[in-house]
Amino acid sequence: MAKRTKRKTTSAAVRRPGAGERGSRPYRRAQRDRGAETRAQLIDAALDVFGRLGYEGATTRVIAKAANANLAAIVYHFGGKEALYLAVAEHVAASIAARIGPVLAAIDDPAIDTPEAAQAALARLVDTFVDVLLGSAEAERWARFIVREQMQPTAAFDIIYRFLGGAVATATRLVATILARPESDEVRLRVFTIVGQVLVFRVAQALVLRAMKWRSLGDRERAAVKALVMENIAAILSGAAS
Amino acid sequence: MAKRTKRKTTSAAVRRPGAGERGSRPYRRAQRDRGAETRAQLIDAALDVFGRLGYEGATTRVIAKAANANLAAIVYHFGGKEALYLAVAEHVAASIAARIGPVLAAIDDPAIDTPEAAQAALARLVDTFVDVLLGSAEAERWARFIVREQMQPTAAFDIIYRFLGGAVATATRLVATILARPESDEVRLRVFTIVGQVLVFRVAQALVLRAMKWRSLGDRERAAVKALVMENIAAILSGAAS
DNA sequence: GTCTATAGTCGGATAGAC
DNA sequence: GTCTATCCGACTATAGAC
Repeated sequence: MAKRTKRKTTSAAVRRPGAGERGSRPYRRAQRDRGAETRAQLIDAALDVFGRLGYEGATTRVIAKAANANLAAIVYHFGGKEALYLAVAEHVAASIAARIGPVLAAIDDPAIDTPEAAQAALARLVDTFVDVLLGSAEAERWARFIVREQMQPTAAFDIIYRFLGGAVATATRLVATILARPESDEVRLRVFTIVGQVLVFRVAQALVLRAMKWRSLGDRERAAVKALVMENIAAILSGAAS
Repeated sequence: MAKRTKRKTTSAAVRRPGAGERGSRPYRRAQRDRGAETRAQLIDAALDVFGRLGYEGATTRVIAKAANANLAAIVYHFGGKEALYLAVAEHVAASIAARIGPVLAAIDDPAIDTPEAAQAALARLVDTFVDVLLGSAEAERWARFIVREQMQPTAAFDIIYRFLGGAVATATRLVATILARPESDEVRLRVFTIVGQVLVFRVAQALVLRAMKWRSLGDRERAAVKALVMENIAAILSGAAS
């Protein structure tokens, strides 16, 4: 992954000292939290810059500047550019899990075993999915980062897959319950076609906005997308059930 | 767009001399076509490298090496890195148009005015779309380049939109005919949800392959995707018609 | 038309002061 | 924990031989 550097580095070794190593010297609160703040700002800035320019296109100088941090802070807190990239992947996975995780957990309830209950649960999941993927300002940056990883996977994809894979598995169980048939490749494929109907509005956004003459994907546009996708899903699943 | 260079350059000025300027000196055939060959190889290599690394991440050295050409040839043939990028966009648009254009042209036939005829035409279009997007080895590189432009549009997006916009317009006419209703935002949105069902297998390919335990998107997998998407479309459009 | 050599700039990483 | 100064490799673009 590292291309321009031939020198041996400590690479992924995160050298941030644990809290216990700080010694017994008293710190004022603002002072004590500065490290954590810098770390968070670096991850935030890195998500943006890596997402826009890719791993190689991004420069640690730009990231540091955007984070209002010093260039050397990246090495200090993460160990280097590559380790920062992986930390961003962890952050993205955790952020999305925080938003969708609760809904997924509620859906994994074994009490959801009838097609009707499953259908309602799927509606909630799609609703959340649309809001998270198309609604939040952060989602744009998450999506850029993830799509890059999908088309050109690196070690960071494993980190992201830990969450995405679980989400797909849960959705597959749900669709299988709705169709009253065992999980299968066909059911899994159907899940992907549902995901695709939402994803297209993120991934082909420039095309969509121009063709629809929309200025942005605001509340109204998102509601239209949501209604249509829900309608499509109902048609697909009732068609497939028969 | 150019970030690292402060100096004024001739930029997009394509300095390639026209055929007439070649003078009266006789050239052997192999000699005379070398320029065109180099140009084609540069575009081909640039499509790959730009797609993988993005505009800024890509380096003219890597492109020149991959094209088996000299570094200076990029400046000679295209005028610089940015002009090469735009030339790649032209090439991508032309390549896709060459594959899908004939089908689109056949569909623009005013004789297709009944829902039945339109349905058959849509089936042909989807079939072609799946084959081009998921089937060809080149499509992977086209998709990488286009998706990058979608999420971070540059001047190259205008070039690509000239084709994509037309394709969307044709598909919208077709779906409107199937539904026996005028073209509208709703119809256009429906077109995008159809596109998304195919696109997801390109854009989230890493996730799909891992979740399906597929090694690659070969003939068999593509046939499964095609069958499912066709089925979904039939369900969606018959559901929407009622 | 293609090549080598080179100028000028910017990249990631580090050392050491504070 | 943060900062400045610095190393040195790699980048784009150019000039000029062939």
